[in-house]
Amino acid sequence: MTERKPRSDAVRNRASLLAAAEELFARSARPEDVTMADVAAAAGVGKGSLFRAFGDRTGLIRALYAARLEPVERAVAEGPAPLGPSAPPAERVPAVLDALLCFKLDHRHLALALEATGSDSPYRAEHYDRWHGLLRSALERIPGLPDGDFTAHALLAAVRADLVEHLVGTRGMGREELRSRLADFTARVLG
Amino acid sequence: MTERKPRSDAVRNRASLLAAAEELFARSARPEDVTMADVAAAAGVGKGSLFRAFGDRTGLIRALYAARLEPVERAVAEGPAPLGPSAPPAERVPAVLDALLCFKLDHRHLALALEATGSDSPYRAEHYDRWHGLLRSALERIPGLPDGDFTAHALLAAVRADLVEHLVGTRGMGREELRSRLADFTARVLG
DNA sequence: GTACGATGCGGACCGACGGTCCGCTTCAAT
DNA sequence: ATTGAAGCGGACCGTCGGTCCGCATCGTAC
Repeated sequence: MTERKPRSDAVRNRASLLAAAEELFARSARPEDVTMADVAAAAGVGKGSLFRAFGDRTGLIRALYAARLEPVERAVAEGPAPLGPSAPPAERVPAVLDALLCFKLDHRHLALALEATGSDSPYRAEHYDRWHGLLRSALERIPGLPDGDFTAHALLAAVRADLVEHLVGTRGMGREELRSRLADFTARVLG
Repeated sequence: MTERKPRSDAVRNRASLLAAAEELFARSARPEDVTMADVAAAAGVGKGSLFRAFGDRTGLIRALYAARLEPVERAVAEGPAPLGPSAPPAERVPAVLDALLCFKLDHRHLALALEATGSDSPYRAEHYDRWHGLLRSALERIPGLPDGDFTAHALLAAVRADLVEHLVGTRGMGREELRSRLADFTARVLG
């Protein structure tokens, strides 16, 4: 079909760009003052190649984010309990939320960069629908819990990147403390 | 002290600018494609006056938002139950959340514009701390509810403007339906 | 009504940024 | 070695938020 072997310098540049971008986002406090020109320069590559490789700013950040998120997604899709599909819903829901929270804690800058892209709300990202669908169906398998749809949205809202950043960054809440607060909250929602 | 009577044309322009801005934000689907020049032009005023009156884009949007939010804040601060301070906490919390949800429903564009200002997360807005403090102290007055702090954050996250926009705009959820879902969720959190 | 100083007006202007364009280089298939 | 295309890079463009400053307008004192 439309299969074309990519050129060697192209793949090398793509890798350099991803590495440079991650580095820069991790350093800078606010993601929006990492410019595309910065990324290209840090990777030792022209701006043209950057845009050719990723389309636009959103494409770059999405690629980075997806790469880092992939392990979590695999663990949820085919890993062992309590994250994997074999876990009973009442255990899986808190486990998934905790995993998501930990991911945001470990990759605050990326998650913030993704949400700060402007122009597309987090709810347009294809990831979001996956997480929401997963949580919804799990919640609906728990007896006595009506309204899995909105509950899933509300629970996901509790682990949004900017909230996490606010709690951990601006105020001094520690990682484990936040995890346990979220666990308490989730437990209360599950009844 | 440093009290200066403002000039009449200045107050007139300020009013025109606020009206024009509200109009434009209400019309446009995405707030970020209402430019400052657009606002100035629609108000029949120079860009210089716009920036002189509000400082910068964020200042304009904040002024608009604050003006529209003020009735809700007054109702909460000094109104009758269930919104006002005389209401018992277990009734006041859901009432406040419902009022906030209704506000976001009525002023989606403004709330979205405020959150989309980039550069400052919603958690830096001075409003947020007020709402959070109010909810927290109310929650802590309800016996058997530990952790009012995080709970308040999580509940507020459930009424964030972009989530509301996603539910009502992108998907077709109706106003009353959303209100009742939120009420259910809040009730479950309160136990 | 006139004169005058301060307040505010307005739009040309600026710097930065995301994104494009196109002549040139480099790759890899033959 | 040849060759055509895939990819490179950085000059360039349009737009936008924000500034600047000469000039008009307002309120006040007389």
